[in-house]
Amino acid sequence: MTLDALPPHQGGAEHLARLLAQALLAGHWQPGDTFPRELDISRHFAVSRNQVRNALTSLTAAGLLERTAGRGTLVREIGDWHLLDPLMSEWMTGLVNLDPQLVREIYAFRYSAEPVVAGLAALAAQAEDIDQLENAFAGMQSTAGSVDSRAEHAEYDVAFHDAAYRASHNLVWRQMGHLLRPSIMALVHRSQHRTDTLDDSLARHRQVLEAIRNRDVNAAENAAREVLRRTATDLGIVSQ
Amino acid sequence: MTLDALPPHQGGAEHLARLLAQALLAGHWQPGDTFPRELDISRHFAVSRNQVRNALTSLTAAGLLERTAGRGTLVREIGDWHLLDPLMSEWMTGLVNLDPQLVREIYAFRYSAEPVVAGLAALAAQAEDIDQLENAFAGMQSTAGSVDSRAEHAEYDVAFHDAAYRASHNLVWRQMGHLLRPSIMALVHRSQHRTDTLDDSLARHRQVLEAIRNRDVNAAENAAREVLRRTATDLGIVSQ
DNA sequence: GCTTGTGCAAATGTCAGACATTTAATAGAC
DNA sequence: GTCTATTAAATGTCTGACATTTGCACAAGC
Repeated sequence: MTLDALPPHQGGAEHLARLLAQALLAGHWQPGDTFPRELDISRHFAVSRNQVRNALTSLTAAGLLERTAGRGTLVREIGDWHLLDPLMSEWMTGLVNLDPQLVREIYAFRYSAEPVVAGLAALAAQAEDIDQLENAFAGMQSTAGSVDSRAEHAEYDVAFHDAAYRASHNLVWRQMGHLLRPSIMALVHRSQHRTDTLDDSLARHRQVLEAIRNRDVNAAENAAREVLRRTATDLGIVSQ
Repeated sequence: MTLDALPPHQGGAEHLARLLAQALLAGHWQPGDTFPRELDISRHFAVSRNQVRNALTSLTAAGLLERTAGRGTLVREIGDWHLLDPLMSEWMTGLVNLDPQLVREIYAFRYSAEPVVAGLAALAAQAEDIDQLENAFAGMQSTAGSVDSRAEHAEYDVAFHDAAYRASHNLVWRQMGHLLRPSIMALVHRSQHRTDTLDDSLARHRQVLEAIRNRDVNAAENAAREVLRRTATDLGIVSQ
Protein backbone atom coordinates (compact mmCIF):
# COMPACT_ATOMS: atom_id res chain seq x y z
CA MET A 1 0.00 0.00 0.00
CA THR A 2 1.36 3.41 -0.95
CA LEU A 3 0.43 6.89 0.09
CA ASP A 4 -0.94 7.77 -3.33
CA ALA A 5 -4.47 6.60 -2.54
CA LEU A 6 -4.83 8.96 0.40
CA PRO A 7 -6.65 12.27 0.21
CA PRO A 8 -4.60 15.47 0.23
CA HIS A 9 -3.35 17.05 3.40
CA GLN A 10 -4.74 20.30 4.77
CA GLY A 11 -2.41 21.35 7.53
CA GLY A 12 -1.42 20.55 11.05
CA ALA A 13 0.06 17.41 12.53
CA GLU A 14 -3.35 16.47 13.95
CA HIS A 15 -4.91 16.41 10.52
CA LEU A 16 -2.08 14.30 9.18
CA ALA A 17 -2.43 11.90 12.10
CA ARG A 18 -6.15 11.61 11.48
CA LEU A 19 -5.54 10.92 7.81
CA LEU A 20 -3.06 8.14 8.41
CA ALA A 21 -5.03 6.67 11.30
CA GLN A 22 -8.21 6.43 9.28
CA ALA A 23 -6.33 4.74 6.49
CA LEU A 24 -5.10 2.21 9.01
CA LEU A 25 -8.54 1.77 10.58
CA ALA A 26 -9.96 1.13 7.13
CA GLY A 27 -7.47 -1.66 6.70
CA HIS A 28 -5.33 -0.14 3.94
CA TRP A 29 -2.32 -1.77 5.52
CA GLN A 30 -2.12 -5.29 6.83
CA PRO A 31 -0.74 -6.11 10.28
CA GLY A 32 2.98 -6.69 9.98
CA ASP A 33 3.37 -4.45 6.94
CA THR A 34 6.08 -1.83 7.04
CA PHE A 35 4.70 1.67 7.14
CA PRO A 36 6.18 4.37 4.87
CA ARG A 37 9.33 6.07 6.09
CA GLU A 38 9.27 9.47 7.74
CA LEU A 39 11.01 11.20 4.87
CA ASP A 40 8.72 9.64 2.27
CA ILE A 41 5.64 10.83 4.11
CA SER A 42 7.27 14.18 4.61
CA ARG A 43 7.96 14.55 0.89
CA HIS A 44 4.62 13.15 -0.21
CA PHE A 45 2.50 15.55 1.82
CA ALA A 46 5.01 18.40 1.62
CA VAL A 47 5.23 18.82 5.38
CA SER A 48 8.20 19.01 7.68
CA ARG A 49 9.66 15.92 9.24
CA ASN A 50 8.57 17.35 12.58
CA GLN A 51 4.90 17.18 11.67
CA VAL A 52 5.32 13.63 10.47
CA ARG A 53 7.06 12.64 13.67
CA ASN A 54 4.35 14.22 15.80
CA ALA A 55 1.66 12.43 13.84
CA LEU A 56 3.46 9.09 14.04
CA THR A 57 3.97 9.60 17.76
CA SER A 58 0.20 9.76 18.17
CA LEU A 59 -0.38 6.66 16.09
CA THR A 60 2.25 4.81 18.08
CA ALA A 61 0.67 5.89 21.36
CA ALA A 62 -2.65 4.50 20.13
CA GLY A 63 -1.05 1.15 19.48
CA LEU A 64 -1.54 1.31 15.73
CA LEU A 65 2.16 1.35 14.91
CA GLU A 66 5.38 0.03 16.36
CA ARG A 67 8.55 1.95 15.67
CA THR A 68 12.11 0.89 16.27
CA ALA A 69 15.25 2.79 15.40
CA GLY A 70 17.04 1.28 12.45
CA ARG A 71 14.28 -1.09 11.45
CA GLY A 72 11.43 1.22 10.62
CA THR A 73 7.74 1.43 11.35
CA LEU A 74 5.49 -1.65 11.48
CA VAL A 75 1.71 -1.92 11.51
CA ARG A 76 0.43 -3.70 14.62
CA GLU A 77 -2.48 -6.11 14.66
CA ILE A 78 -6.02 -5.27 15.74
CA GLY A 79 -5.66 -6.93 19.11
CA ASP A 80 -2.95 -4.44 20.04
CA TRP A 81 -4.96 -1.35 19.13
CA HIS A 82 -5.95 0.81 22.06
CA LEU A 83 -9.66 0.94 21.32
CA LEU A 84 -10.34 3.00 24.43
CA ASP A 85 -7.76 5.64 23.66
CA PRO A 86 -9.39 9.06 23.23
CA LEU A 87 -7.34 9.57 20.09
CA MET A 88 -8.92 6.49 18.57
CA SER A 89 -12.29 7.80 19.52
CA GLU A 90 -11.53 11.02 17.69
CA TRP A 91 -10.26 9.27 14.59
CA MET A 92 -13.24 6.97 14.38
CA THR A 93 -15.70 9.85 14.28
CA GLY A 94 -17.15 10.13 10.84
CA LEU A 95 -15.60 6.87 9.73
CA VAL A 96 -18.39 4.77 8.31
CA ASN A 97 -16.59 1.67 7.10
CA LEU A 98 -15.58 0.01 10.33
CA ASP A 99 -14.26 -3.50 10.34
CA PRO A 100 -17.26 -5.85 10.80
CA GLN A 101 -15.47 -7.77 13.52
CA LEU A 102 -14.94 -4.52 15.40
CA VAL A 103 -18.63 -3.70 15.06
CA ARG A 104 -19.59 -7.05 16.56
CA GLU A 105 -17.14 -6.70 19.43
CA ILE A 106 -18.37 -3.24 20.31
CA TYR A 107 -21.97 -4.33 20.07
CA ALA A 108 -21.30 -7.26 22.38
CA PHE A 109 -19.68 -4.96 24.87
CA ARG A 110 -22.58 -2.54 24.81
CA TYR A 111 -25.08 -5.36 25.21
CA SER A 112 -23.37 -6.42 28.40
CA ALA A 113 -22.52 -2.97 29.71
CA GLU A 114 -25.46 -0.69 28.99
CA PRO A 115 -27.99 -2.54 31.14
CA VAL A 116 -25.64 -2.01 34.07
CA VAL A 117 -25.23 1.63 33.13
CA ALA A 118 -28.97 2.13 32.88
CA GLY A 119 -29.40 0.46 36.27
CA LEU A 120 -26.83 2.78 37.83
CA ALA A 121 -28.51 5.73 36.17
CA ALA A 122 -31.82 4.73 37.73
CA LEU A 123 -30.11 4.88 41.10
CA ALA A 124 -28.01 8.01 40.69
CA ALA A 125 -29.68 10.26 38.11
CA GLN A 126 -30.18 13.88 39.12
CA ALA A 127 -32.82 16.22 37.77
CA GLU A 128 -30.45 17.63 35.16
CA ASP A 129 -29.58 14.14 33.96
CA ILE A 130 -33.25 13.39 33.44
CA ASP A 131 -33.55 16.68 31.58
CA GLN A 132 -30.76 15.73 29.22
CA LEU A 133 -32.30 12.33 28.58
CA GLU A 134 -35.66 13.95 27.89
CA ASN A 135 -34.14 16.52 25.55
CA ALA A 136 -32.33 13.84 23.60
CA PHE A 137 -35.46 11.72 23.41
CA ALA A 138 -37.56 14.66 22.27
CA GLY A 139 -34.99 15.34 19.58
CA MET A 140 -35.15 11.75 18.43
CA GLN A 141 -38.92 12.00 18.21
CA SER A 142 -38.98 15.26 16.28
CA THR A 143 -36.44 14.04 13.72
CA ALA A 144 -37.92 10.59 13.21
CA GLY A 145 -39.29 9.67 9.81
CA SER A 146 -37.86 12.46 7.74
CA VAL A 147 -35.02 11.36 5.50
CA ASP A 148 -33.46 14.81 5.58
CA SER A 149 -32.96 14.78 9.33
CA ARG A 150 -31.36 11.37 9.51
CA ALA A 151 -28.00 12.75 10.56
CA GLU A 152 -29.67 14.92 13.18
CA HIS A 153 -31.61 11.93 14.47
CA ALA A 154 -28.38 10.00 14.86
CA GLU A 155 -26.95 12.88 16.89
CA TYR A 156 -29.88 12.77 19.30
CA ASP A 157 -29.64 9.00 19.52
CA VAL A 158 -25.99 9.21 20.50
CA ALA A 159 -26.77 12.05 22.91
CA PHE A 160 -29.33 9.83 24.60
CA HIS A 161 -26.85 7.07 25.25
CA ASP A 162 -24.20 9.54 26.33
CA ALA A 163 -26.65 11.05 28.81
CA ALA A 164 -27.32 7.61 30.22
CA TYR A 165 -23.62 6.96 30.77
CA ARG A 166 -23.25 10.34 32.41
CA ALA A 167 -26.28 9.78 34.61
CA SER A 168 -24.47 6.82 36.17
CA HIS A 169 -22.40 9.43 38.01
CA ASN A 170 -19.29 7.32 37.85
CA LEU A 171 -16.09 8.74 36.39
CA VAL A 172 -15.06 5.55 34.64
CA TRP A 173 -18.43 4.82 33.08
CA ARG A 174 -18.68 8.42 31.96
CA GLN A 175 -15.40 8.15 30.12
CA MET A 176 -16.51 4.88 28.58
CA GLY A 177 -19.57 6.64 27.26
CA HIS A 178 -17.48 9.42 25.84
CA LEU A 179 -15.11 6.98 24.19
CA LEU A 180 -17.91 4.89 22.75
CA ARG A 181 -19.56 7.93 21.16
CA PRO A 182 -18.09 7.44 17.68
CA SER A 183 -18.63 3.70 17.83
CA ILE A 184 -22.27 4.21 18.72
CA MET A 185 -22.56 6.75 15.95
CA ALA A 186 -21.10 4.28 13.49
CA LEU A 187 -23.52 1.62 14.68
CA VAL A 188 -26.46 4.01 14.41
CA HIS A 189 -25.49 5.00 10.90
CA ARG A 190 -25.08 1.39 9.92
CA SER A 191 -28.46 0.28 11.16
CA GLN A 192 -31.31 0.39 8.73
CA HIS A 193 -34.12 2.76 9.48
CA ARG A 194 -37.48 1.89 8.11
CA THR A 195 -40.35 3.77 9.68
CA ASP A 196 -41.76 0.79 11.57
CA THR A 197 -38.43 -0.19 13.11
CA LEU A 198 -37.86 3.45 13.97
CA ASP A 199 -41.12 3.63 15.88
CA ASP A 200 -40.16 0.49 17.73
CA SER A 201 -36.73 1.90 18.55
CA LEU A 202 -38.31 5.08 19.88
CA ALA A 203 -40.71 3.11 22.06
CA ARG A 204 -37.85 1.15 23.57
CA HIS A 205 -35.82 4.27 24.27
CA ARG A 206 -38.85 5.72 25.98
CA GLN A 207 -38.97 2.70 28.27
CA VAL A 208 -35.40 3.37 29.34
CA LEU A 209 -36.19 6.98 30.06
CA GLU A 210 -39.28 6.10 32.06
CA ALA A 211 -37.51 3.43 34.08
CA ILE A 212 -34.71 5.81 35.02
CA ARG A 213 -37.18 8.51 35.94
CA ASN A 214 -39.08 6.03 38.12
CA ARG A 215 -35.81 4.86 39.72
CA ASP A 216 -36.69 1.30 38.74
CA VAL A 217 -33.35 -0.48 38.41
CA ASN A 218 -34.63 -3.76 37.03
CA ALA A 219 -36.88 -2.07 34.50
CA ALA A 220 -33.99 0.12 33.36
CA GLU A 221 -31.74 -2.88 32.86
CA ASN A 222 -34.35 -4.73 30.86
CA ALA A 223 -35.27 -1.70 28.79
CA ALA A 224 -31.64 -1.07 27.89
CA ARG A 225 -31.36 -4.68 26.75
CA GLU A 226 -34.45 -4.23 24.60
CA VAL A 227 -32.99 -1.14 22.93
CA LEU A 228 -29.89 -3.09 22.02
CA ARG A 229 -31.88 -6.06 20.74
CA ARG A 230 -33.59 -3.65 18.38
CA THR A 231 -30.17 -2.35 17.34
CA ALA A 232 -28.95 -5.89 16.76
CA THR A 233 -31.70 -6.76 14.32
CA ASP A 234 -31.20 -3.42 12.57
CA LEU A 235 -27.54 -4.23 12.22
CA GLY A 236 -28.20 -7.70 10.95
CA ILE A 237 -26.53 -9.30 13.94
CA VAL A 238 -28.14 -12.54 15.04
CA SER A 239 -29.82 -11.79 18.33
CA GLN A 240 -28.74 -13.79 21.33
CA MET B 1 4.36 24.02 43.87
CA THR B 2 7.88 23.97 42.52
CA LEU B 3 10.00 21.26 40.97
CA ASP B 4 12.34 21.09 43.92
CA ALA B 5 10.34 18.44 45.76
CA LEU B 6 10.55 15.95 42.90
CA PRO B 7 13.03 13.07 42.81
CA PRO B 8 15.98 13.29 40.43
CA HIS B 9 15.74 12.37 36.80
CA GLN B 10 17.36 9.27 35.34
CA GLY B 11 17.08 9.62 31.61
CA GLY B 12 14.63 9.42 28.76
CA ALA B 13 11.56 11.44 28.04
CA GLU B 14 9.38 8.57 29.25
CA HIS B 15 10.96 8.65 32.66
CA LEU B 16 10.49 12.39 32.88
CA ALA B 17 6.86 12.05 31.83
CA ARG B 18 6.30 9.42 34.48
CA LEU B 19 7.90 11.62 37.09
CA LEU B 20 5.77 14.64 36.33
CA ALA B 21 2.61 12.59 35.85
CA GLN B 22 2.97 10.90 39.21
CA ALA B 23 3.50 14.26 40.87
CA LEU B 24 0.25 15.41 39.27
CA LEU B 25 -1.59 12.21 40.23
CA ALA B 26 -0.43 12.68 43.78
CA GLY B 27 -2.01 16.11 43.77
CA HIS B 28 1.14 18.23 44.04
CA TRP B 29 -0.53 20.78 41.81
CA GLN B 30 -4.08 22.01 42.05
CA PRO B 31 -6.40 22.18 39.05
CA GLY B 32 -6.03 25.54 37.39
CA ASP B 33 -2.46 26.03 38.56
CA THR B 34 0.10 27.00 35.97
CA PHE B 35 2.64 24.28 35.36
CA PRO B 36 6.36 25.17 35.19
CA ARG B 37 7.64 26.46 31.87
CA GLU B 38 9.47 24.25 29.43
CA LEU B 39 12.77 26.01 29.89
CA ASP B 40 12.54 25.88 33.68
CA ILE B 41 11.91 22.14 33.59
CA SER B 42 14.66 21.77 31.04
CA ARG B 43 17.15 23.58 33.26
CA HIS B 44 16.00 21.95 36.49
CA PHE B 45 16.44 18.39 35.27
CA ALA B 46 19.34 19.20 32.95
CA VAL B 47 17.64 17.75 29.90
CA SER B 48 17.04 19.18 26.45
CA ARG B 49 13.92 21.12 25.65
CA ASN B 50 13.03 18.30 23.28
CA GLN B 51 12.73 15.78 26.09
CA VAL B 52 10.59 18.17 28.06
CA ARG B 53 8.32 18.77 25.08
CA ASN B 54 7.93 15.05 24.45
CA ALA B 55 7.06 14.46 28.08
CA LEU B 56 4.58 17.32 28.18
CA THR B 57 3.01 16.06 24.95
CA SER B 58 2.23 12.79 26.70
CA LEU B 59 0.78 14.50 29.74
CA THR B 60 -1.36 16.67 27.50
CA ALA B 61 -2.58 13.65 25.56
CA ALA B 62 -3.62 12.07 28.85
CA GLY B 63 -5.70 15.11 29.71
CA LEU B 64 -3.57 16.09 32.68
CA LEU B 65 -2.41 19.37 31.17
CA GLU B 66 -3.70 21.99 28.81
CA ARG B 67 -1.18 23.96 26.83
CA THR B 68 -1.73 27.08 24.78
CA ALA B 69 0.88 29.07 22.94
CA GLY B 70 1.61 32.33 24.66
CA ARG B 71 -0.24 31.56 27.84
CA GLY B 72 1.60 28.55 29.17
CA THR B 73 0.66 25.19 30.64
CA LEU B 74 -2.32 24.72 32.95
CA VAL B 75 -3.25 21.78 35.18
CA ARG B 76 -6.65 20.36 34.28
CA GLU B 77 -9.17 19.07 36.80
CA ILE B 78 -9.71 15.43 37.68
CA GLY B 79 -12.87 15.14 35.63
CA ASP B 80 -10.87 15.84 32.48
CA TRP B 81 -8.23 13.20 33.11
CA HIS B 82 -8.28 10.30 30.67
CA LEU B 83 -8.43 7.55 33.28
CA LEU B 84 -8.63 4.88 30.61
CA ASP B 85 -5.61 6.07 28.68
CA PRO B 86 -2.89 3.40 28.60
CA LEU B 87 -0.36 6.04 29.56
CA MET B 88 -2.29 6.73 32.73
CA SER B 89 -2.37 3.06 33.42
CA GLU B 90 1.40 2.92 33.12
CA TRP B 91 1.97 5.92 35.35
CA MET B 92 -0.32 4.63 38.05
CA THR B 93 1.63 1.39 38.39
CA GLY B 94 3.52 1.44 41.61
CA LEU B 95 1.78 4.57 42.79
CA VAL B 96 0.39 3.83 46.23
CA ASN B 97 -1.10 7.14 47.28
CA LEU B 98 -4.06 7.50 44.99
CA ASP B 99 -6.65 10.17 45.58
CA PRO B 100 -9.35 8.67 47.85
CA GLN B 101 -12.10 9.92 45.57
CA LEU B 102 -10.44 8.12 42.67
CA VAL B 103 -10.26 4.94 44.72
CA ARG B 104 -14.00 5.10 45.44
CA GLU B 105 -14.87 5.77 41.80
CA ILE B 106 -12.79 2.89 40.55
CA TYR B 107 -14.20 0.58 43.19
CA ALA B 108 -17.75 1.56 42.25
CA PHE B 109 -17.00 0.84 38.63
CA ARG B 110 -15.56 -2.54 39.39
CA TYR B 111 -18.49 -3.43 41.62
CA SER B 112 -20.85 -2.81 38.73
CA ALA B 113 -18.67 -4.21 35.96
CA GLU B 114 -16.96 -7.31 37.29
CA PRO B 115 -20.13 -9.33 37.87
CA VAL B 116 -20.94 -8.84 34.21
CA VAL B 117 -17.41 -9.78 33.25
CA ALA B 118 -17.54 -12.92 35.37
CA GLY B 119 -20.87 -13.81 33.78
CA LEU B 120 -19.44 -13.41 30.30
CA ALA B 121 -16.43 -15.45 31.30
CA ALA B 122 -18.70 -18.26 32.45
CA LEU B 123 -20.18 -18.26 28.97
CA ALA B 124 -17.06 -17.84 26.88
CA ALA B 125 -14.09 -19.19 28.83
CA GLN B 126 -11.83 -21.63 26.99
CA ALA B 127 -9.66 -24.28 28.58
CA GLU B 128 -6.61 -21.99 28.58
CA ASP B 129 -8.60 -19.26 30.31
CA ILE B 130 -9.55 -21.68 33.07
CA ASP B 131 -5.90 -22.67 33.31
CA GLN B 132 -4.82 -19.08 33.82
CA LEU B 133 -7.49 -18.55 36.46
CA GLU B 134 -6.38 -21.69 38.24
CA ASN B 135 -2.72 -20.73 38.09
CA ALA B 136 -3.45 -17.30 39.51
CA PHE B 137 -5.60 -18.78 42.25
CA ALA B 138 -2.98 -21.36 43.14
CA GLY B 139 -0.44 -18.56 43.37
CA MET B 140 -2.72 -16.62 45.69
CA GLN B 141 -3.06 -19.66 47.90
CA SER B 142 0.64 -20.43 48.07
CA THR B 143 1.56 -16.87 48.97
CA ALA B 144 -1.18 -16.28 51.52
CA GLY B 145 -0.24 -15.67 55.10
CA SER B 146 3.45 -14.96 54.73
CA VAL B 147 4.31 -11.30 55.17
CA ASP B 148 7.33 -11.63 52.89
CA SER B 149 5.29 -12.68 49.90
CA ARG B 150 2.71 -9.94 50.17
CA ALA B 151 3.82 -8.28 46.95
CA GLU B 152 3.80 -11.60 45.16
CA HIS B 153 0.32 -12.31 46.48
CA ALA B 154 -0.89 -9.00 45.10
CA GLU B 155 0.54 -9.93 41.70
CA TYR B 156 -1.43 -13.17 41.66
CA ASP B 157 -4.56 -11.35 42.82
CA VAL B 158 -4.30 -8.91 39.95
CA ALA B 159 -3.52 -11.75 37.55
CA PHE B 160 -6.71 -13.47 38.63
CA HIS B 161 -8.86 -10.48 37.80
CA ASP B 162 -7.01 -9.89 34.55
CA ALA B 163 -7.63 -13.50 33.56
CA ALA B 164 -11.33 -13.04 34.25
CA TYR B 165 -11.50 -9.97 31.99
CA ARG B 166 -9.65 -11.86 29.28
CA ALA B 167 -11.89 -14.90 29.62
CA SER B 168 -14.83 -12.70 28.60
CA HIS B 169 -13.39 -12.94 25.07
CA ASN B 170 -14.44 -9.43 24.23
CA LEU B 171 -11.89 -6.95 22.92
CA VAL B 172 -13.27 -4.00 24.85
CA TRP B 173 -13.57 -5.78 28.18
CA ARG B 174 -10.10 -7.17 27.75
CA GLN B 175 -8.66 -3.72 27.32
CA MET B 176 -10.63 -2.52 30.31
CA GLY B 177 -9.01 -5.26 32.35
CA HIS B 178 -5.59 -4.32 31.13
CA LEU B 179 -6.17 -0.67 31.90
CA LEU B 180 -7.55 -1.37 35.34
CA ARG B 181 -4.51 -3.48 36.29
CA PRO B 182 -2.68 -0.73 38.16
CA SER B 183 -5.87 0.50 39.78
CA ILE B 184 -6.65 -2.99 41.01
CA MET B 185 -3.08 -3.28 42.22
CA ALA B 186 -3.43 -0.03 44.13
CA LEU B 187 -6.66 -1.26 45.67
CA VAL B 188 -5.12 -4.58 46.63
CA HIS B 189 -2.17 -2.87 48.24
CA ARG B 190 -4.45 -0.52 50.10
CA SER B 191 -6.63 -3.23 51.54
CA GLN B 192 -5.67 -4.60 54.92
CA HIS B 193 -4.67 -8.21 55.06
CA ARG B 194 -5.22 -9.99 58.31
CA THR B 195 -5.10 -13.76 58.05
CA ASP B 196 -8.81 -14.29 58.64
CA THR B 197 -9.89 -11.78 56.00
CA LEU B 198 -7.34 -13.30 53.66
CA ASP B 199 -8.86 -16.75 54.04
CA ASP B 200 -12.27 -15.28 53.37
CA SER B 201 -10.99 -13.48 50.29
CA LEU B 202 -9.46 -16.70 48.99
CA ALA B 203 -12.70 -18.59 49.50
CA ARG B 204 -14.63 -15.98 47.55
CA HIS B 205 -12.15 -16.02 44.69
CA ARG B 206 -12.49 -19.79 44.60
CA GLN B 207 -16.24 -19.41 44.17
CA VAL B 208 -15.68 -17.26 41.10
CA LEU B 209 -13.32 -19.80 39.63
CA GLU B 210 -15.72 -22.68 40.30
CA ALA B 211 -18.69 -20.83 38.85
CA ILE B 212 -16.81 -20.02 35.65
CA ARG B 213 -15.59 -23.58 35.34
CA ASN B 214 -19.16 -24.84 35.79
CA ARG B 215 -20.43 -22.32 33.22
CA ASP B 216 -22.89 -21.02 35.79
CA VAL B 217 -23.56 -17.41 34.83
CA ASN B 218 -25.63 -16.42 37.83
CA ALA B 219 -23.24 -18.01 40.30
CA ALA B 220 -20.32 -16.24 38.64
CA GLU B 221 -22.06 -12.86 38.89
CA ASN B 222 -22.86 -13.35 42.54
CA ALA B 223 -19.43 -14.67 43.40
CA ALA B 224 -17.76 -11.67 41.73
CA ARG B 225 -19.97 -9.38 43.80
CA GLU B 226 -18.93 -11.23 46.93
CA VAL B 227 -15.25 -10.80 46.13
CA LEU B 228 -15.75 -7.08 45.78
CA ARG B 229 -17.76 -6.84 48.99
CA ARG B 230 -14.79 -8.39 50.74
CA THR B 231 -12.53 -5.82 49.04
CA ALA B 232 -14.83 -3.02 50.14
CA THR B 233 -14.62 -3.88 53.80
CA ASP B 234 -10.85 -4.33 53.50
CA LEU B 235 -10.66 -0.87 51.97
CA GLY B 236 -12.83 0.65 54.64
CA ILE B 237 -15.51 1.58 52.13
CA VAL B 238 -19.03 1.33 53.52
CA SER B 239 -20.60 -1.63 51.79
CA GLN B 240 -23.76 -1.03 49.83
C1' DG C 1 -13.74 57.72 31.93
C1' DC C 2 -13.83 54.34 28.67
C1' DT C 3 -12.43 52.30 24.76
C1' DT C 4 -9.15 51.24 21.43
C1' DG C 5 -4.84 50.56 19.47
C1' DT C 6 0.06 49.78 19.59
C1' DG C 7 4.03 47.76 21.07
C1' DC C 8 6.61 44.62 23.98
C1' DA C 9 7.64 40.52 26.52
C1' DA C 10 6.95 35.78 27.37
C1' DA C 11 5.35 31.48 26.46
C1' DT C 12 4.51 27.53 23.32
C1' DG C 13 4.80 25.91 18.34
C1' DT C 14 7.59 25.00 14.19
C1' DC C 15 11.37 24.36 11.28
C1' DA C 16 15.86 22.79 9.37
C1' DG C 17 20.12 20.63 9.75
C1' DA C 18 23.49 18.03 11.83
C1' DC C 19 24.48 14.25 14.50
C1' DA C 20 23.65 9.80 17.43
C1' DT C 21 22.02 5.25 17.75
C1' DT C 22 20.10 1.07 16.39
C1' DT C 23 19.32 -2.42 13.02
C1' DA C 24 19.90 -5.32 9.06
C1' DA C 25 22.33 -6.55 5.21
C1' DT C 26 26.60 -7.25 2.96
C1' DA C 27 31.35 -8.13 1.92
C1' DG C 28 35.52 -10.21 3.39
C1' DA C 29 38.87 -13.11 6.18
C1' DC C 30 39.75 -17.46 7.78
C1' DG D 1 30.52 -21.96 5.81
C1' DT D 2 30.78 -19.18 9.60
C1' DC D 3 32.10 -15.38 11.96
C1' DT D 4 33.31 -10.53 11.88
C1' DA D 5 33.85 -5.84 10.32
C1' DT D 6 31.86 -2.48 7.42
C1' DT D 7 28.27 0.07 5.49
C1' DA D 8 23.70 1.79 4.56
C1' DA D 9 19.31 3.07 6.21
C1' DA D 10 16.02 3.99 9.36
C1' DT D 11 14.40 6.24 13.69
C1' DG D 12 15.94 9.12 17.81
C1' DT D 13 18.07 13.39 19.62
C1' DC D 14 20.06 17.88 20.04
C1' DT D 15 20.49 22.71 18.96
C1' DG D 16 19.54 27.23 17.53
C1' DA D 17 16.73 30.20 15.20
C1' DC D 18 12.37 31.75 14.02
C1' DA D 19 6.99 31.94 14.05
C1' DT D 20 2.82 32.51 16.42
C1' DT D 21 -0.12 33.36 20.08
C1' DT D 22 -1.30 35.53 24.31
C1' DG D 23 -1.46 38.96 28.08
C1' DC D 24 -0.07 43.24 29.71
C1' DA D 25 1.19 47.98 29.87
C1' DC D 26 0.78 52.30 28.17
C1' DA D 27 -0.78 55.85 25.61
C1' DA D 28 -3.97 58.16 22.14
C1' DG D 29 -8.46 59.53 21.01
C1' DC D 30 -13.39 60.08 21.53
